[in-house]
Amino acid sequence: MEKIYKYNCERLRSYIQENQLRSTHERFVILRCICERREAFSPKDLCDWLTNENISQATIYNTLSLLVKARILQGIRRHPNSKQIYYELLEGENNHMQIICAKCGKVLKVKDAVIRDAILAKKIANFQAQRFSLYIYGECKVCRRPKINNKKNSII
Amino acid sequence: MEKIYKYNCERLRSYIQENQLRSTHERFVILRCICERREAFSPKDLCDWLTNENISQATIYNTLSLLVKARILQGIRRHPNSKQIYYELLEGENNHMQIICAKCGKVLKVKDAVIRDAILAKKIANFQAQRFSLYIYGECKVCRRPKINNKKNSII
DNA sequence: ATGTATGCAAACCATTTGCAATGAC
DNA sequence: GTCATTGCAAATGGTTTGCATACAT
Repeated sequence: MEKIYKYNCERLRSYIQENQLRSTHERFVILRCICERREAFSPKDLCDWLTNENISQATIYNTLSLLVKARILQGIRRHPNSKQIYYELLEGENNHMQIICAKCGKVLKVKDAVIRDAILAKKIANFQAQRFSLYIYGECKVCRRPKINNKKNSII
Repeated sequence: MEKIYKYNCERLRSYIQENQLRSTHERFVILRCICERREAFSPKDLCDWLTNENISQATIYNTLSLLVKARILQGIRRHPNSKQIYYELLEGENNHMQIICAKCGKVLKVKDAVIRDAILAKKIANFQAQRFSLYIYGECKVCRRPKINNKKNSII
């Protein structure tokens, strides 16, 4: 979606200006690519997507952490034990809620106001909750049916 | 606590028996060490604790994943972006709820029946929730007070 | 006796770093 | 012109692997 790029482009521009950084070609090419795909991705995915653009992986990693600092991206893991980190666009609020099939690893982002409010309302030991990441594990529709020959069992 | 070791020792023994594995000295030394410390630890921490025992790190890593499979330990990360994984004893239910100070990185395990029930009650797209990990970020008591000279700002 | 588990060191692989060259300001 | 940013390649560091040896069964 063109809209998403424009929106985040503007945010990146502001962030760069506010922090006296530089508007490089690479940064905007990377941001555009992420917004066009609009799906969670690993740094390696991004490298693959950008092979034609001749952007070094050092720059890709640098830009990713820049985009996280600018609150445009958020780093997630599909499974806490996985060594692979993924990034996704932050849209709207910064809370992060996803359900993960413990069998096939499929990930689904979800929203739930009841859960969100229950969490953010919590005040423990003078701790002020600001945002959260919630990973719910279970079994998805497909994996619950034993009919189909579903051999995949890698959680990660 | 001696009790905790005994309890988990028994669980490990059962797991080993059920899966036709072997009761090695190393596995029980490692488990005992973990139960005695009874705190979240990285594999590196464990290696340090066990230096006198002459257990190779390959064995330590193997045993850790064995203990996770046996549902005695659980892997967690203090921050999704951190590359360092930590393990902690699973006590009681398998849900995992912790609050993390975004400033100093302090971690506090918490329990909250309201939140737990809200999450486990959720049924989305035929997905059956089984367990969850919840990371709540915010600011702890100490960090909220700007009086003390608190320079620590590494999130991870 | 069998084959799982261990110890050692090397391999792996995602990520980071050092440094010279580039280019945004 | 200055200095942040890039590209390249090497380094890092947590984790895994291959293989010979040890040992639980």
